[in-house]
Amino acid sequence: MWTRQTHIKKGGQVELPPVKEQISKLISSALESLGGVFAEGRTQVERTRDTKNGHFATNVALTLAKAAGQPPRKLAEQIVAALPASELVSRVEVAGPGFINFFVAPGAWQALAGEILAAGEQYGRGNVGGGTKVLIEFVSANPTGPLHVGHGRGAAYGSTLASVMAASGFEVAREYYINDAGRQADIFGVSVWLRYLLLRGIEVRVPAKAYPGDYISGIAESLALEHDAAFERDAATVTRGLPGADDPEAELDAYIARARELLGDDYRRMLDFALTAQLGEIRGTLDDFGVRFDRWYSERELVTSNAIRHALDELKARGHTYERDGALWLRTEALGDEKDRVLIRENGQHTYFAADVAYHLDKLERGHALLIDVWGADHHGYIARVKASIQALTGRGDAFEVALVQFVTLSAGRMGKRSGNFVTLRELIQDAGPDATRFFYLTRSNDQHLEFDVELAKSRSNENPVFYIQYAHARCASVLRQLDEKGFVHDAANGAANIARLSEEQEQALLVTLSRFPEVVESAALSRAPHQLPHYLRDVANDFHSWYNAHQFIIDDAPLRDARLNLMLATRQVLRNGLALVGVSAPEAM
RNA sequence: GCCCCGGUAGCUCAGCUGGAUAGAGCGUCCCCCUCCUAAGGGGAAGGUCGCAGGUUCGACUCCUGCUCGGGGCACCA
Repeated sequence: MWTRQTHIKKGGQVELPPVKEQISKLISSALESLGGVFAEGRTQVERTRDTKNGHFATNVALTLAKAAGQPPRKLAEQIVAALPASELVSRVEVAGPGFINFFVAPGAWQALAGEILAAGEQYGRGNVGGGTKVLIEFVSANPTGPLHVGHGRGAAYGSTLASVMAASGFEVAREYYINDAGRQADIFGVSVWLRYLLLRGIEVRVPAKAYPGDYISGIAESLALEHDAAFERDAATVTRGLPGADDPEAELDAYIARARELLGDDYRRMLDFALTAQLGEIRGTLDDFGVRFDRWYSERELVTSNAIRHALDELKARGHTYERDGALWLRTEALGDEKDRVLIRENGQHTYFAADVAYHLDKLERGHALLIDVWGADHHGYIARVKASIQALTGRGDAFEVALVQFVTLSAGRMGKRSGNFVTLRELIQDAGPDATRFFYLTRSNDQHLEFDVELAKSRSNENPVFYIQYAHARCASVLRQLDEKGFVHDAANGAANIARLSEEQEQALLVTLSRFPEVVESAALSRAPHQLPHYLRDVANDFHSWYNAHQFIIDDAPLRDARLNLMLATRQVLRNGLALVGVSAPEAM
């Protein structure tokens, strides 16, 4: 019977230190016992690429060679000789230029099946985060239009990073910052208002720079439906004395001023109606995409709660601001930015940046130790000034981190906002389904440009990689159904007792792959690289399918049958846990 | 001009923060359903890792220069 060092956790459940960690300990103790230069060696254990080089390898001998003045292979021999005896390892060899390869005994892998089943949904979770409070802000698209495919990528990335970090022991909060107080919101409101007037038969001219797109008309329609003539003003009053189209920006601003003037208190009601409608659409899309937020933080809250004033006071008190040309500036250049930035404009209005500074200060004051913002790559120039502002306010610029997500192109061509004609995230989800969409987004590294193959995502065929993984899960369910139909009952205890029967090479390979799961989750969290998960899950599915094709589960040999079913259930558990992290469903049948 | 990301198989991309013959999917070619879903499995072909230097026992990985593609350099957000 296979045994190894265990310790009991508070909850009473048995926790087995991962194989990798145990190997690391063996090496450390060998280095310690040898002493001298060996004691300086940094124990580094890696998974091998190819199992013919064992399961794990260390390069300590190579790194020590210089200091020791001896050939690495010779050092490796000495380390191997000093390794404490362990039934964990079946064989150790010195290979290549001086690697030490470890072959793990089959029993150690077999025991994993039971560990995974015992851990259930907990398998893969870890605690590198140590309870660190992290605030992940993502999407934060302006509520002035529908989400497009670029936002979808940020949504998939941010939500999965949040899941993976939460699974790694971070205390994660997810937020969406609603930019509802600036000029863009006014432009949006006026765009809706003018459409509304047109719908009511009032002949006004829509400025060239107003938001185009059918969705504006849609919101205008519901505005008309719910408020009838409440926001009507006659055409002559609306357009009297407004500048022409030769300066589109000035024209737009004039319309905004006119709308405020004519509508009075109703302006805010009209604007709120439009913003609420659009935000509702955004929430609905994200909900369908499986993306949830702990808080939707409105820019307006920063004004009403005096958070902006608070942040500005802090900055002034610390001597980081000055006035010039009638505006209030922040000295960001001294803190690594290209130039100083305006907080309060000449016209007395705060900039988007000022609000953002206040928001980030608020995040820290709420106790978050790490702030991760997920931004589109086009915002990269904005990083330095936000970091500088946080540094100026709190001296904790390092607490701020930005994950840039590169651009998305569709197989049909690039999508941009405000072009009046773009593919929305909603359309994409409807066409390809949330599972395929999420999977496509997540499989690429965030700092890689993504070419989204819509046709492939839509195809319900074996060409679509997301089905490959889901199919592996469905197969497990199918086997259990067949088992039942044939009158067999799975005896997990019997399977555990006969777990040593899992001696086929496909079973070995699958077990080794399953053992990597906690490492992958941790790595994805620490390197902010959730794309590692879909790639890993593909490996799991691949190993499972190979095994499935080579051997039968439903057989008369009960001990072997039960043992195999244990491994199959362990595989299903890893697939489930992994798919849950990436937000893709694990179907029972396909 | 300056800053950020990328250039790896025909196509789309991985490559675990410097390791041992560079991987996967799709596509191409061969083989496997009297057997738990063939949305599967096995095998083959396919590479000067953009180019040129450098760092060292070792470089796809780090540094420098160049080149090509994308993005950014507002009192807009």
